[in-house]
Amino acid sequence: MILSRTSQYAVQALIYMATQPSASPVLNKDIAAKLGVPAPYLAKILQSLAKGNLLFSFRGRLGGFCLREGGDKINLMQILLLTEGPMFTQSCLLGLKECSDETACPLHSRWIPAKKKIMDLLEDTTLDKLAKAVESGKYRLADSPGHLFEHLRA
Amino acid sequence: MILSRTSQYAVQALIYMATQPSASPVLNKDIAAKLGVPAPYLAKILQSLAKGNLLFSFRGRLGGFCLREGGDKINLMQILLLTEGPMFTQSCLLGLKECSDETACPLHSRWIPAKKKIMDLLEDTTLDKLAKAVESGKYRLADSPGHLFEHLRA
DNA sequence: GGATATTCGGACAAGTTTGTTTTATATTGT
DNA sequence: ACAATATAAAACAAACTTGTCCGAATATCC
Repeated sequence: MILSRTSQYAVQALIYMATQPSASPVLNKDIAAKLGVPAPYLAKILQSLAKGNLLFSFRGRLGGFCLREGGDKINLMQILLLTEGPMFTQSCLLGLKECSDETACPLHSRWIPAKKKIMDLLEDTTLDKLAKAVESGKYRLADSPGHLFEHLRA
Repeated sequence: MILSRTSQYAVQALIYMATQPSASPVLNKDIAAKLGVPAPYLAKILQSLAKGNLLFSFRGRLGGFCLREGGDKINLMQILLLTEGPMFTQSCLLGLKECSDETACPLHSRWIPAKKKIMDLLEDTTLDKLAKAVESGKYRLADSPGHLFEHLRA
């Protein structure tokens, strides 16, 4: 698995938030329901994103979470550096602690180009681009589509 | 992290085996010492690779593990399918169970090319190529170089 | 056959990730 | 002030990964 569940939830949640009007805070409860993920666990993830300065959080009535910057300013790499940790970018495929151009594992020279492609993708992909894709209706954020349309129940 | 520790140990061990003469079985104990990994844990991994038909195993005196085929016939994908499980090739970055070309997550179209690059790399990289790289002396399999030269102690 | 060396297999233990529960704290509306 | 609603934080629990240990089976050598 490339990403931890924590990272997957974080990205899903932030994409969903980018599709919502930015004026009013989004409730953790609502995000969890839409994505079909455990609400208390998601809350912890959002709290850590708030500590990492990616989100604002407001307590009390009318509280909730807001993107700290516009969805065009936040890319996937920023999110994953928080959820996967700062070692995320400097990992060796074989797990060696020291694997640079000078002293490398035998996979190093083959792995570097593939890794660069992934890093470029993560840097280039902003929340706005992903939110637009979801809003187009062609793509979806969660597995059971039922959750995504519950807001039409009224 | 891209690969589990189990996968990393498995790849390291098989590369090491490919550098050894294929006539006599290689001891789990020796591999673990060379790589600096816990021997009983490595033994379980090697046993599962034997069940997956990648290795032969022999018990008793003069026992040990052998590559079932030549190092030029075994690529990294075959190993990882055993250690990471068959879902390894069909994973969605966001963790959706259903994420194909028809019904996809918003990252799908961007992720597919990067993933293909990784998959091609894993299919193309055989144990022989990696073993030659290690034998050239320019690359290394384990973190503390001390372990790699213990066989010169006599 | 007996001693020795090795994998096999399962049970066990520690650590990490994932998920739950509970309590505290802050904010708003009445 | 009080009730309602939300995040904050910490303790707890379950599941998975990683690592350890030990007895049994198997093969070789003497």
